[in-house]
Amino acid sequence: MTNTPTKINSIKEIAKIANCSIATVSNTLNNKGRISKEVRDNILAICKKHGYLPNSAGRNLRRRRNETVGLMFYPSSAAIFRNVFYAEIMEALEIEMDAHGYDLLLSGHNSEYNSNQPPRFLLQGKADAIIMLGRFPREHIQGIKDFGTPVMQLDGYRKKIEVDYVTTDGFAANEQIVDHLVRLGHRNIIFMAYAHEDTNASQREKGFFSAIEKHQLSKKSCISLRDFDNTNEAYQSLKRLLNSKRAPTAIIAVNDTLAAEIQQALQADGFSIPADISIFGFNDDTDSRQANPQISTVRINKQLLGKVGAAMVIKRIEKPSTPLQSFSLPVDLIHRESVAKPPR
Amino acid sequence: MTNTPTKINSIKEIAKIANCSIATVSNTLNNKGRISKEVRDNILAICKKHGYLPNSAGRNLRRRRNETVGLMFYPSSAAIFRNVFYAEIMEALEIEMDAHGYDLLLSGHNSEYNSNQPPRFLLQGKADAIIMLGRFPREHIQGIKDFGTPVMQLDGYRKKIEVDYVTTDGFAANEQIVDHLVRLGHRNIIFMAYAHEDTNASQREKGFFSAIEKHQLSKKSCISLRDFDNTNEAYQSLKRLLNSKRAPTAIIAVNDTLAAEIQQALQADGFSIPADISIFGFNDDTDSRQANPQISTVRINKQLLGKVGAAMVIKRIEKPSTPLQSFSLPVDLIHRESVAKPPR
DNA sequence: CTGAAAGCGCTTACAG
DNA sequence: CTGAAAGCGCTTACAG
Repeated sequence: MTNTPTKINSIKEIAKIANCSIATVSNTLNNKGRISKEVRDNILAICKKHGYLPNSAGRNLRRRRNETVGLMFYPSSAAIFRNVFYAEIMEALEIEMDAHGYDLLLSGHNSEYNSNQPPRFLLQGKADAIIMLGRFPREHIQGIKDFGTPVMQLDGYRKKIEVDYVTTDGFAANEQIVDHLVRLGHRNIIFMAYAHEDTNASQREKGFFSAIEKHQLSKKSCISLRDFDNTNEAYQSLKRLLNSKRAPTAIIAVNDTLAAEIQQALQADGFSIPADISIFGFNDDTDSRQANPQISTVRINKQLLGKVGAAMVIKRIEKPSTPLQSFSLPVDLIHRESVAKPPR
Repeated sequence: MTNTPTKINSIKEIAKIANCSIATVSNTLNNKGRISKEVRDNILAICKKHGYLPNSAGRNLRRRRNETVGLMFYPSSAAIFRNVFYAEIMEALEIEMDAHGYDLLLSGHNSEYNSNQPPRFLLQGKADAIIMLGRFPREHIQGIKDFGTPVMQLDGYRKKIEVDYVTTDGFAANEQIVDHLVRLGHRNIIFMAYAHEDTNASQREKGFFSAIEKHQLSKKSCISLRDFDNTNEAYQSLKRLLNSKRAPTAIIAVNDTLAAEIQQALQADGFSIPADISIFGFNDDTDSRQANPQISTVRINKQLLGKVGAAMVIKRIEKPSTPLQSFSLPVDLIHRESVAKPPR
């Protein structure tokens, strides 16, 4: 390896070596003021040689900014990472933030017990903003927002809370799924989602109905089934429908887990997928890939989600007057074996 | 909710309200010097009322400490969190660090490409120490250590690199497993682990041999099978052994994943578990619980791992002269249906 | 028991 | 183009 030069940890030492003032070093490093090329190149070379980067505590104190953003999970990091989906978003976010010189602080804040209390590090002024990853109870979001720190919701959204957010376009996704199913000949299509409040699900429901209307399908046959809280109830509800005259030939599930469970239950009951019924999932999780047959689903661009989220929160920090920001990422349909023409 | 009092963000404002000097406020908050109870109570009440906590940039600059520790993953956070095991350790760690006023900074450092370069935030002096979670190539550990920042390995260990670490006691675990199997009557017991370098596996192997010796079992029958890099090779190797005179009646696998895969392969070949062969796993992962029959395994106390890790790294930060620290956590055997007496 | 002052490492008007 | 000086919010000897 190369001989590591002495470690330098203050601008003063650099100034001494470069034989100039600390102001000139600072200006050079921050691309400010007019510095002669000669002096500038010399300073840069010295900093590089010694691996010098301005001390963050000094710089932050003066600039009243931390280049650090808090990352919160709900209800806990372990719970959210059971879904690798979120770990991947976190990683994309982290890479993007790092590229802009920002770091991510984990929130050890246990949201379960202190719902609307900001985490300690916020009170200490350690973070310039908070990113809330996934779905949170609204009072938690409101609590942080009320504290005065910029808040961004990543892959989550709640009406009437004015914070920046980026989600995926579930509305368009469901429209496209219906379009696809109609093209295959389906006329009795249903959407299935858990009953509990969930803005993502609501958006997708709206997209579903919008497409149903566009294709002038019967609103009696094409319904949104949301009278259940768990898979068991979901299947009971579905079964009632299957025994009626308006039996669906295609199901759009709110996520891959539900899709996979419904598929299994149907198969156990003697239905053949996709010959009897087509099934669509959402998320491109392992659930849809491991199912047999593999389930068609919707892929979310996690890298892009992280990138856009990072850009949004940095913008908010560096230009606080920016009007409320929000973005809905386009998604991709993944076609697999769980979808076919309806039975004749 | 209560009327939130005006937000205060400097010790000066507190001093003004309390009608004393900032030195007195600081001393009170830090439990230093002699302050009259009266003044002290007043200051504390004011701070509490306004939710005041000393600004971390100011305090850190002065104390030359950050109350922040970097957390690194290898090869990436997404990769490591596929094993929920690590998310749980991270959470336990986070809670414990927070309880001591420390925060965790995610390392966006992509270890894959800059093996021995410290992450940017270290150069900026943002972190007081680095925790490396899981297994890392030794040059990565050495690279960070050489930079001069305290390093701790959590659930990992490499010989000849002098850093603090906490691991689980795989040696004792394997001793106990062998004890248990011998008690059931097994005499032909083998240990199976992947060939690649892995200190955890080596420790467990040593525990295995130690117990074999203690029980005076044949070293020809009780061997460590490590001539494979994947499950397929593992099973080929095992099969050769099963066809020999020294066929094992019990297998101790290096982890639950391998145990589950071996069990499936054996069953596919007509073996009955545990009637023909007993199997032990390690980690208490979902793999062992979802297997049929459920596989006996070893549970690691993740909360304790996080707690001990936090204590160690904080000690190192606050008292750098502390001699090298290391600790091996005791583990618990989880008995399930994959283990029984050997066939007669 | 309390406070005035120095200084941690920076950035930023400002003067020259 | 360059530098001297102020000040960000703290803590810590030190004086009284």
